[in-house]
Amino acid sequence: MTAVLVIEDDDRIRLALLLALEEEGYAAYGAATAEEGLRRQRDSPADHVLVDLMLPGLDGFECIRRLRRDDDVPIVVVSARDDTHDIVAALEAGADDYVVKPVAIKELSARLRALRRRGRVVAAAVPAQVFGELEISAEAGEVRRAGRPVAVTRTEFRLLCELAEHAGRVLSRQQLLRRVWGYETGDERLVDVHVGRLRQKIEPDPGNPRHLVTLRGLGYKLQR
Amino acid sequence: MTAVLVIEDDDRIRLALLLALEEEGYAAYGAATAEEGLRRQRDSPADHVLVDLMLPGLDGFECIRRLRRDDDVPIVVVSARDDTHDIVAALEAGADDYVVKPVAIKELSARLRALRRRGRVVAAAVPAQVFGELEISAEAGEVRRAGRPVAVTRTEFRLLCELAEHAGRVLSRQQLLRRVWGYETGDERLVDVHVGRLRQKIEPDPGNPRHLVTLRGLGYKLQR
DNA sequence: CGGTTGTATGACAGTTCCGTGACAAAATCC
DNA sequence: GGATTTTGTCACGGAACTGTCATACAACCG
Repeated sequence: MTAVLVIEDDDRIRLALLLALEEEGYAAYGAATAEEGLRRQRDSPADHVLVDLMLPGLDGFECIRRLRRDDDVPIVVVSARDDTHDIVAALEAGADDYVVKPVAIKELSARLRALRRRGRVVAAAVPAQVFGELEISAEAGEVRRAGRPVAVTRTEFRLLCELAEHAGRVLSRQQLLRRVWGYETGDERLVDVHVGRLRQKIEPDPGNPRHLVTLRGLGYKLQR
Repeated sequence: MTAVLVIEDDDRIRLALLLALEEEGYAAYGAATAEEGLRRQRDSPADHVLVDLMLPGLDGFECIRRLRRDDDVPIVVVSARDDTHDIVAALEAGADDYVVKPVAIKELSARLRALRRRGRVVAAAVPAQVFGELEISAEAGEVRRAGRPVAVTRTEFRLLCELAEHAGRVLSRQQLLRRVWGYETGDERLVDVHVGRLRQKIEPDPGNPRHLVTLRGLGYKLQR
């Protein structure tokens, strides 16, 4: 169950939001002040936080900054003010989205889903990734196993980076052909061959791969 | 330099957006149709894509779906229509944000920054559906029982996903044949066999299934 | 309770899918 | 320009998977 914390001082709006969110299948709970919201989020973190900008005491911007300091939780501002300065300031403070009241609950729900999806995306520009005794440094263009450099070719390296970028997720041979080779179509066996060669270099026992595994009928994935 | 692709058929709006984005320090370039945009993104991927919904030929929704199929690039819809249905549909199709024209360039820029920041969050946890001690992760192409990976075949996996997608509801053998195998008609015993094999793997006591249960005369369902 | 219908399961053969070694073309190095 | 490395193609063998069938079992019904 996805939990949502709503920080909003207006009782009626807060309650309406909570009800609507519960209707959508979220576990929703509220806080009337920034201080209370921060405390609740610290004690039992929600998966999303909705926050109003105009709050008594600590204002919404400061609330966002403090939430963001502790946490990567997706923050959505729900504000009555449709003003570029507010929007920019809120996003700069660390919010992920900004919607204007009154907001359709379906839209809000869709935006929360989009944020969750986005949150899963692994960044391309991670300096070095570690998979057990395997290290991949995209910037240095280098692969190490147990601290020792491994000589991989350019194609193998690109393939490995592509898999590392989506670590834990299956990539089909088609996707790999497109992303690594730029082929729109082509012989999928090509992928097999390069995966095989890569395994010879990075897996201690290439016959029983531990990181670069095959998912029969689906494709390959790199796992920790 | 951050590159942005703008897919928008109205020349004046597109040029205005491109100029404004360049002013903000982006490398911006445009496409007047979805087809052209998809091609450009495939040939030389941008870091962000802005897309209008009303495009000649292939419409914006389809364009989003195709972009998303190949790529994790952040997609922002820039549309003249402020309509909940459009917003929800666009986000469901795979967009990450939706802004209404006319849009302040500062806001757009702030939203792009927010998306980049969000994208950097490394997601260790691949999302999974949970049924008691059973976990199903479509992205990882993996099924776990009590935390331990279970090897299932592609057909079994598809079958399980289909049942999970309609968790708690009965699916008839006909429906499963159609959805999992794509058969319009066929021997319903086939479903039994695969359900049986799946039970051997995911149920602690396959003789007394707790999650993947039979509803005599109706079909099968997956329950928590 | 016996008949009927619906479901579970083991065996099996045909098929699909994957890993690998060999080899030639292409690229790179020196 | 020749040697070396890298890349892509091919073919083969083996492993894994799929669908069919037969049989046994369980649930339902009058």
